[in-house]
Amino acid sequence: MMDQRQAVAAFAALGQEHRLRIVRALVTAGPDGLAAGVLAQEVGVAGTNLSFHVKELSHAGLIQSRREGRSVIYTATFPSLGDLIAFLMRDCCQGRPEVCAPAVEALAACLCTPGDTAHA
Amino acid sequence: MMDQRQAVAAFAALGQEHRLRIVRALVTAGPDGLAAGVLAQEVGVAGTNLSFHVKELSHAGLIQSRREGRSVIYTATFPSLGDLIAFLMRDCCQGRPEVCAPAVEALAACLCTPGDTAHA
DNA sequence: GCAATATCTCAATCATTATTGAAATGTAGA
DNA sequence: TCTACATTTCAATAATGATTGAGATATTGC
Repeated sequence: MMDQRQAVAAFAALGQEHRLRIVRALVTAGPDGLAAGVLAQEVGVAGTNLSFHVKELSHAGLIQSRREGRSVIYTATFPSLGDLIAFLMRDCCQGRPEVCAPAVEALAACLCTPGDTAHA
Repeated sequence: MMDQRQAVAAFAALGQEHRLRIVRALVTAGPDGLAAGVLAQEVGVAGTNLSFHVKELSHAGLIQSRREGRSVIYTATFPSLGDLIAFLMRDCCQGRPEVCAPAVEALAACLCTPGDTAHA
C-alpha cells in the first residue's frame, strides 16, 4: 500500500517531459525494457542527463534496472504504477460508484484482450 | 484524449504534497466538493497559498470550481483523472495483457459495489 | 451604502530542480 | 593488459516553483 510520501515522489517524477517520456517508452516496451543508450535516443536527451532522470524515476520506484553485458536495461515497475493509480483514486466512491467508474473504464480500455485476463 | 503536454502538467500538479492532498480531499469529497476555506483548513495551508495551488490544479484540468453564495466550491474533475490514468498506461499491453492487468485491478478495487456499475 | 466574510492577485524572497561538460567507473573483446 | 564502448558521478550554472504578506475584488446581510 502506497503512502502519500511515495505518491508525491512518483507524481513529481512523472511531472517532467523527459521523465514522462521515459516511463511511457518503458511501459510501451513492456517487461523486456530498453537499454540506457536506446532510451536516451528515443527520449531525446544526452546520456548524462538521462542518467539523472532515470535515477529520479528509480528512486520513486517507477522503474527498475538490470545489467546485461555492458548495457544497463531499464524496465517499468508495473505493480508500482498500479499502486500509484490506486492511491490517487482511493476512497473515490463514498457510496457513489458512478463517480470513479469512468477512470476504471479508461484504464480497462488498454487491455487488448477483454475477457478473463482482466481479472487474472 | 489527453496529450503529453496536458499529462506532464497534470502529473507535475500532483507532484506536490499540498496539491496532492487537495486533489485527494476533493476525490474523497465526491461531486459535492469543498469550499476553499474548508479545503485550506483540511490541507493545512494559508488561504493565499491555497489559491496558488488550486489555480495550478485548475489549469491542469484536475479540479473545477463554482461559486455558491460567497463561497467558491472546488470539485475533482473525475473524467480528467480517468484520462490521465489512461494516458500513463496507454499501449502497455503489446500482446501481454498480464502486464497492465494489476493496474486495472488496483483501480477496480476502489469500486465499492462490484457489479454493473463498473461498466456503466 | 456600509461592514463583515471569503477569496484572489501581485510582487518579493527563498528553495528546489534541470541541464551541461568533463572526468571517472565498469564491461567486453583483441 | 590495452582499447573501445556504455553509463554514471561530480560540480557549476541556469531555470523554475513554493511561500509569504499586503492589498484588491466580490458577495452577503444590515
